[in-house]
Amino acid sequence: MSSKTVMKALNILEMFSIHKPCWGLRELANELEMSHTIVHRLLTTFTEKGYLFKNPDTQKYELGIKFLELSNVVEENLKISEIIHPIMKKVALESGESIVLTLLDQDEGVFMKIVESDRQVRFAESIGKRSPLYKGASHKVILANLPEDHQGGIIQQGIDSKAEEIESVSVFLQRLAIIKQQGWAYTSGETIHEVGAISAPLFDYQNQVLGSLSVAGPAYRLEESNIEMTATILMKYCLELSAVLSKVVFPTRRNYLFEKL
Amino acid sequence: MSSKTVMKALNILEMFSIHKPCWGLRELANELEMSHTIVHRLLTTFTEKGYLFKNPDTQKYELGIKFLELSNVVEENLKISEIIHPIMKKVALESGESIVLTLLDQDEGVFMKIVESDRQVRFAESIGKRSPLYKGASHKVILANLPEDHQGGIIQQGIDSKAEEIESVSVFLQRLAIIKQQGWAYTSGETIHEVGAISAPLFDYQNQVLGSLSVAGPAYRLEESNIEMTATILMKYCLELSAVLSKVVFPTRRNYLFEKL
DNA sequence: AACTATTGGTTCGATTATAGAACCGGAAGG
DNA sequence: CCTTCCGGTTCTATAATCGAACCAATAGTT
Repeated sequence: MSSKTVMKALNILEMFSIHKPCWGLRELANELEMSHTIVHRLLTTFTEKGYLFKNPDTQKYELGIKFLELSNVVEENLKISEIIHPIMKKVALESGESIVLTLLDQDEGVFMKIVESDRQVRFAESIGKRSPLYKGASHKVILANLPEDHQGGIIQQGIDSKAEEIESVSVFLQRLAIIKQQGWAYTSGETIHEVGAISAPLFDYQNQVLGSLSVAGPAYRLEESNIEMTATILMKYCLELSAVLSKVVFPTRRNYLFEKL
Repeated sequence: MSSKTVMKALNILEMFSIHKPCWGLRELANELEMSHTIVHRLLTTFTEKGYLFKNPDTQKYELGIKFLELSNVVEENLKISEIIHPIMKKVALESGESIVLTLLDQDEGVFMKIVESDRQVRFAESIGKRSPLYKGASHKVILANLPEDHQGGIIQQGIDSKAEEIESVSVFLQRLAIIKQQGWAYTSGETIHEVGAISAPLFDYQNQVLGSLSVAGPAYRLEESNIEMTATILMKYCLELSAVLSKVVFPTRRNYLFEKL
């Protein structure tokens, strides 16, 4: 059993996004179809604690500095700045493209960290973006390395929501098998228009997939260049990274949703 | 009036720090002197929503990926990655030392972002650290540029907690006046042992201090080098940064605590 | 200037979610 | 085998929450 009050409170927090970072009291209450009284109480609570910040000029609320504080603890837990980030930089230099760290969370993939290349394309907007595992190289390479009994449920979700990536279950499973066997995936434009990606999986100390690293760039540039060579470099670093991560005991951040079924 | 339930919930979150990132249920309940039943309910709520993650091996809880997602929204709001970070990198290159971004929040200073130099000293641990404004160059330079009626309250807090930095109010105020006038502050070892810092203030679109930028490094290296020259460079960039920030409307994240008194 | 429609914020009694003692089943230790 | 810890659950008196009705202030309209 979970706390209804806190649940409502957290729902409020989730309304603050890159695309809508500032909310007025009434505006937010209407959107959530909640009484403005309770939204007000929750907003003040968060503000008192530093999780929200009330802009004194506009009277509107936005996310507070507390999230920067706590995110730093998470980064430290995940050894992101210490271990993962340096390797991402290396790959970025060698490939000249942006490198994306995707992590498996619940039954979705989340874009967690991006090292930008000097070149045009910027992905910063995409950080935090969640999407199902059947879409895009970074996600598919995770799905491909998941235990087979987990794959079924996720693919079923894709069929239920009529994902165009899955024409037939058997063909899709075959593709996943190939991805798992060769150790990397390539797609173009599946998650972001005109952006291609080459991805390789990361494993934890129990050899469970915990995420992936991707070389991402404009589709035309990745097509012209040697995809297989880039994939080989990427895989080398992913293996190296997995080896280090397995030593610091870095558990896969997965909820065993499908085990319960 | 704020929500007691959510307040308790947020108190739980704050127990997760860099120094103690993993908590067991009972352990946490004892520490907070709360019934383990309610702690359990709150932990499950947070876990369901992705704010906490239960390590399936140890059964212990740690902060979840949600904080990385939301912190990215905050960074975008504050234009950190877009505007502030690039300038920090520039200063880091020119000075060869680490650059620290401190923000004013409530009536404290928070180390928000650190660009590490290639050299030995690492400050990553300090990110998110809060401390009162009378301690350390990065914080003092903020205090010095605060309205005088705000300064009084903060200095009083310092005296109440017997801060060794304040021997006498009048001398301390004089020092602050000098810092404000010359535009930068220098201290050594006040916040972190054997670490010195040169700091200059940042202002928002209404010319209120919103934080500071600091060049930080081992005390001996900052002493031997030319402090004034480093300060001049730093001030130049801080002015540049303030000018840009004032255009994007970046409000000072301050609660007007002392106005209410 | 008066009227209306917003806004953020507050009050207070009926309702409902919460708090916490007592409980379970498992694991670790003696 | 017993004890003690652990994470997790159940149940009801009780305390916190909910929300209609309420301010006061601001902005736009007539």
